[in-house]
Amino acid sequence: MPEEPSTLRARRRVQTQRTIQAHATRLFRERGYDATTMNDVAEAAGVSPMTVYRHFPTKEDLVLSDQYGELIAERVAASPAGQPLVRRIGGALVAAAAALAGDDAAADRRFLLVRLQLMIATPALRARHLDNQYALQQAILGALEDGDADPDAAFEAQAAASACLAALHTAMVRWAEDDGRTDLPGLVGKALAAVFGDDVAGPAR
Amino acid sequence: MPEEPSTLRARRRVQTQRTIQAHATRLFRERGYDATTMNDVAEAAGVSPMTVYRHFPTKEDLVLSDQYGELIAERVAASPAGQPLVRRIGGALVAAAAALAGDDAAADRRFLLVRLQLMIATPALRARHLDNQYALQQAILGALEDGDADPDAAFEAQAAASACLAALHTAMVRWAEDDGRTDLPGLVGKALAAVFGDDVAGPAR
DNA sequence: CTCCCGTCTGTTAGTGACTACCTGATTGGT
DNA sequence: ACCAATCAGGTAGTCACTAACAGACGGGAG
Repeated sequence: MPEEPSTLRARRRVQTQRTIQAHATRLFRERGYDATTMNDVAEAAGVSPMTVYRHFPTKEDLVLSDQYGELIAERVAASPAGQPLVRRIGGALVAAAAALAGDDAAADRRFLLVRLQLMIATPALRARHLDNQYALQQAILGALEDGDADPDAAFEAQAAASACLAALHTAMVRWAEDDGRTDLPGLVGKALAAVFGDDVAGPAR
Repeated sequence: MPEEPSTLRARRRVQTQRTIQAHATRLFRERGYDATTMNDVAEAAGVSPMTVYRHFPTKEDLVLSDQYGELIAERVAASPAGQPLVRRIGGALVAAAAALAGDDAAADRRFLLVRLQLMIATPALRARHLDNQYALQQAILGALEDGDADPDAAFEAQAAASACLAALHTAMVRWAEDDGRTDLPGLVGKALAAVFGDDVAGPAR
């Protein structure tokens, strides 16, 4: 829940961003991503093409968003250091998914669903989305704060984190294919269980 | 080891492809990927820009290649159907890596190394490489030939395959960061073991 | 209230990846 | 030797994206 800054300028800024993104996703769904030009988006949003580029540096950024990466990294950092890595990371992923499950997050959930479906269907978006997941993986590893210089442990942490995010991705794809009807935290837990065994998500705390 | 077709035309075609790709990777390493234009590549290879586009539809294709995907899918399909999925897929990945370990594959190995390092360092290439891995994941799932319509089993297979490929990716990144000094099949096995436990790569057969 | 600074927006002119379409040249089989 | 298919090159265009400049507006200082 990002609190809206009270200054008029910042509010208008957020407003135009939302307007542009809303028109963009609508046009992408109606005509297809590749068939929609940045000029189309600008015209539909009632701004100049340059304004679109100022708020979204690339066309792909109109669909992608990393708003949950920070949240996940924080939860990983806050998890108890004694637990196995896959549980620390997996728990954070399930918790982040659960944050989307409430009724008050319905709008965010629907918007994420539309964007996910675009990402899956459009090769360029899919590729950049996967790269974002990779960046999230690095952020998670940074949040673990493993200052130890053991390269073997670092390698295993990389492998564990990448597998956790692969499970998350599998769950999100399935969720999008189901049009969001299935419970997302449950899907994430099931994917993690399918990879690591049923004991990972485990009983809470 | 693709046998070269004996017709003169096909041989020259392969030759120009190799020339273009070699000059491209060299320029990309020397000046950077983004700082090298397609015209630069064409000029260095002694052909017209149009010819470059005929052989490599996008700039990224000058670096990427899916030559091992088919091999991996075949090995998965040939693996015994009774074994657990992660062993079937993981075994195929280790075997594919082992095919690169021989002395006769040294040139292929070095070339793959250079391209991998470019992929890791260049965001656009990294994204498309990850998308290729995702395509490979779908190919592997197709090779499993699980005709059963159980959606739960399909979901678990997706999760398992994605985690296997995440481990492969982790191993390849590490291998590239080590400048290819480490044994690639060993790294793949270690990454799989870190994700699934030490019993997966397990004793041969 | 006014002035000034920083931010937001728009315009223009570019670069570079990529496509569509057409024109010759070369090769492989008849 | 001929014909058809394939391959190289040229031209002109679209589109994503950038750089540089100029005007408009909100927000704080006096």
